[in-house]
Amino acid sequence: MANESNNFQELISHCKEYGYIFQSSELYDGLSAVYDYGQLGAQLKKNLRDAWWKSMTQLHDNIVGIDAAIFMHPTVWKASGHVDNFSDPMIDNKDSNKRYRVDHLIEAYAETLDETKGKAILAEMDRLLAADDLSGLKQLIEQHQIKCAISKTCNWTDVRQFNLMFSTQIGSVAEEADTIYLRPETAQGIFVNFLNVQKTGRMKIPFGIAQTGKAFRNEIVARQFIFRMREFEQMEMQFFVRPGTQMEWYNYWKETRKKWHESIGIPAEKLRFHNHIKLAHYADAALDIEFEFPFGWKELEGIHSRTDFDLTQHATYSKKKIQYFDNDLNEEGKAYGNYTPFVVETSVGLDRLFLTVMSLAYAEEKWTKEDGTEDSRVVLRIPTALAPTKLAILPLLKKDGLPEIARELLDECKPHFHCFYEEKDAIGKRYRRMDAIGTPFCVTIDHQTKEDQTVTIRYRDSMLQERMPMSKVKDMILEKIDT
RNA sequence: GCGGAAGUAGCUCAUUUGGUAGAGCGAUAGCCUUCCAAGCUAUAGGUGGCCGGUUCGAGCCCGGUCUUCCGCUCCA
Repeated sequence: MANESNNFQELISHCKEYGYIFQSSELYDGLSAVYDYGQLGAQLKKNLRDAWWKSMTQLHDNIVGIDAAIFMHPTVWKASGHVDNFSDPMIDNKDSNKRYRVDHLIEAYAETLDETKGKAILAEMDRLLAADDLSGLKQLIEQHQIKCAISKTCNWTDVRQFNLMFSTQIGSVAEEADTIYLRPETAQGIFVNFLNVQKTGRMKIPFGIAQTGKAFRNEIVARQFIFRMREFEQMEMQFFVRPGTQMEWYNYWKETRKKWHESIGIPAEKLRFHNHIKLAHYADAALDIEFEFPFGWKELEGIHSRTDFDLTQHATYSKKKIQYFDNDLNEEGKAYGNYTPFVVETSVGLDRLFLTVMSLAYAEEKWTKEDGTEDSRVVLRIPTALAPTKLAILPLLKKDGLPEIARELLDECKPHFHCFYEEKDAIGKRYRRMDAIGTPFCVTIDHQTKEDQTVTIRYRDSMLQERMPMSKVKDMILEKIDT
């Protein structure tokens, strides 16, 4: 375990050293739990996003993609339950270090009292909560000597308000401005556009709406590199189904999504399902697809059966009808008619997927060369289809016309995939640099190229090399990317 | 948030009663090189995370703060 932690440390260092991930605002000592993607990280992230987008929208003819705004009407978050469930006064017991939601703590205490006294204290709590009187809540707890269940002491911190949604103002005059939130999940942008997409796209149930984009959560503790960040990117698909069929689709997407992760190169044994026992307020079934990260099994993607909770809530709050008329015939030969669709959600963290790919790819290798000396390298075995740079073009020498030939190959290939050109330093050094950033193919141009138009291609994973006609390089790589 | 550890050049580190910072690798420019990093020359990079205190003098001692990692906690 200690060893694995060390590897994780090295992966983090490697990400920074080779331009994959930088800490946000590092120049100013950084901003906690916020990260920037560098020149290679941005490309890898885009490749992952593109792969997901293609698998969802292009390969499913009943799924379409949208791109909703990050800002949404404040009532959206009341309807979704985020305003109520995402901002709670909390209190910590200093002896047990256990944190409680203040209302849960007081309610539990009230239950131990007789009815009159219990109601009185709950009424007082409600009054204080409504008034946002945090110090009053603490007084109430101390006054009644409410104790921590673990430490049995009354040694409490101050009551603090934890709001997991970031807020800001819309409108340029601060006093008149409305508070709006940065979305804590992308899903609501899909729900509020359900009718727009269904009608304009003439979508028939079952169908899905996919979206990628940033979401924001003011996490109390956000750690483990890019695993839990305050600003992160989700790739979500909400699948709308006929009520009663949700478990069938839940199981379908559970399997489909796990297979997709395997298809991009994640070994099956590194993935597992984890069923939720305690369900969120909106769900009737939920599970995580977990990946074995260097720091343990953790959620990579969530599959949730969200029932009709969200659409019903938005119908209530907006006072608009959000229903679907289903012309398909049921067993009795009648149309299913009007109903509020049920929703099965697949939601994967793009940053977590990025970390998954990087942690699988990172390897430190040592071997003994033919002459008996030790050699080593650090290599990112990123699957070819995902690698930020596909091909490095390396003239063996920077003279004798070799760079000119190399440039010809570069010009031929660069419209099709990302290439890197380098003529400095010994060839072995250049190979090592390409290994470190995960470039799957290197091509060198030497004097023989001038005679027979062949080049040496060197493979990242095997370190083997072979000669091939320069004219076939582009198509060979295109073929490898496609598979 | 609590507890622990850490922060010196891009990276890895050194500077051992406090006396105004060095090395290797890397980078850049050039030379040399016909296939797996470490041949030669030159150059550039640090207000020692930041702020303050003690001191004649602080990278080193003290306080605060920021950031990161680990363990708890949290993660609808």
